[in-house]
Amino acid sequence: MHTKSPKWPLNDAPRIPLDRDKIARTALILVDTLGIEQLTMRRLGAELGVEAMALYHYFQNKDSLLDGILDVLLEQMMQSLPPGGTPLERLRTNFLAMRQIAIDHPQAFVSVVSRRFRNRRALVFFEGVLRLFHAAGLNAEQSARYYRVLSNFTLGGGIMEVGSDQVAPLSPVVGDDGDQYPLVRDVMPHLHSSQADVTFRFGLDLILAALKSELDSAT
Amino acid sequence: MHTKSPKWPLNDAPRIPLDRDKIARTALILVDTLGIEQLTMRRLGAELGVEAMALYHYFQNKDSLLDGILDVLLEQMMQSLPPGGTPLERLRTNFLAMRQIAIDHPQAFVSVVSRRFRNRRALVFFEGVLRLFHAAGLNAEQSARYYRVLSNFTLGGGIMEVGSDQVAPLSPVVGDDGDQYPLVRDVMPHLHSSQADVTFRFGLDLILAALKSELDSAT
DNA sequence: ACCTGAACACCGTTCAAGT
DNA sequence: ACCTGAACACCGTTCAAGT
Repeated sequence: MHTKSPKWPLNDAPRIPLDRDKIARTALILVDTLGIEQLTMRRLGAELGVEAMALYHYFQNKDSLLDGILDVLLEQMMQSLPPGGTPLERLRTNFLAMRQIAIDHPQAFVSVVSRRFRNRRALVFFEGVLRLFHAAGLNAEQSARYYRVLSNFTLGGGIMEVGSDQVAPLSPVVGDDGDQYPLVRDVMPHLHSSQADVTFRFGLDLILAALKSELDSAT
Repeated sequence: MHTKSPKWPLNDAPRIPLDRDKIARTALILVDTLGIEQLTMRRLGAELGVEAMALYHYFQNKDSLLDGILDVLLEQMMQSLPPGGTPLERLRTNFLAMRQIAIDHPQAFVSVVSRRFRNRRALVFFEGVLRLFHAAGLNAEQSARYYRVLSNFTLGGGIMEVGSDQVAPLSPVVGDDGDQYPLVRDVMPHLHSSQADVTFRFGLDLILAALKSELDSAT
């Protein structure tokens, strides 16, 4: 059966009409595969089989397209959340899911996650997390405090150590410096990305333990 | 006394010959005042009273200019470190200084700090911090772990909450949503930037306390 | 050695125009 | 409503040329 198709985009996806979600998802793929600096309106348009200018019917400008990518990441994260568990367990799961997004989309994570959360989905996510703090027994002030500590740690970790293979300042300048930095040399093996996830869980549980002990001491 | 000066740059600084440091410092000012997207080679050149192409004698490309900005920030941070104190106190001071850079240069911090530390100054800083861990009694594995947790938290906090006035997802979408997000509403007052620094210190001390108790339990 | 001018291959975005 | 073509005002970067 030979389909009589007029114009096909460059990729092999069938030509379905554009929409914000489709555009944002394609943009995410582009960022993940080629890096943020390769995401241009023209290239994204080409990928979708359309001129760059067509995208401006769906997004006001490139900046709001980036917000769209953030939205896709948030959706993906919330869909990955399993149900069940105590509030503290679910909190842990929430931030592990955030971490997983960083692992799955290192390029996009770095370039998109430092934007302000300004859309409805972010609000829903935020309210959901706060419900867990509330269910765990924290008041508003405590919730704000631990939300910040946890998200700063999680997002910071995602930005700093995922993708880019390490803080690792050794190799590029080691040539002339030799053994001037013995402690750096000794610590380097423990900073391999293979250990990053263990460290993340360590830090996460450290913070959650503090939260728990703050709750217990208040009883 | 009327100085006979041939060509002056746009700003009022006297015309001294260029060098990497001068260029990077001017770039930092540009980023701080106008934002990273306004830092262009052409504009930076103009600010220095020179054509954009002249900058390529000092920096290979724009990317290495950004590394130069990071270098300036690192230098500033290290100069601000007071001497004295126990290893743990000095560790605290170190990360507070990092935090202070985020506060002093919010724009630059966000756009520059997620780069890999690849120069000598970063190595010196890193070795210095590791010396503190070592002096406190941590082994290489522990040092790596706590270095990561502390720097992820510090850098994450700097990126997420400094400058941009908050995670604050409420106002932009509150119009149609009204009271659908009661917990967000209650928590918002506690997320004002005025509280950010208190929260940072809270998290920092939380992590340092865990470090201390790990040390004590090993005795 | 240090800087310039012209040029190349791009950008994001606008606008009027097409269907 | 959805998309295109041409145009505007920019980019980073190269290269040969000036001093």
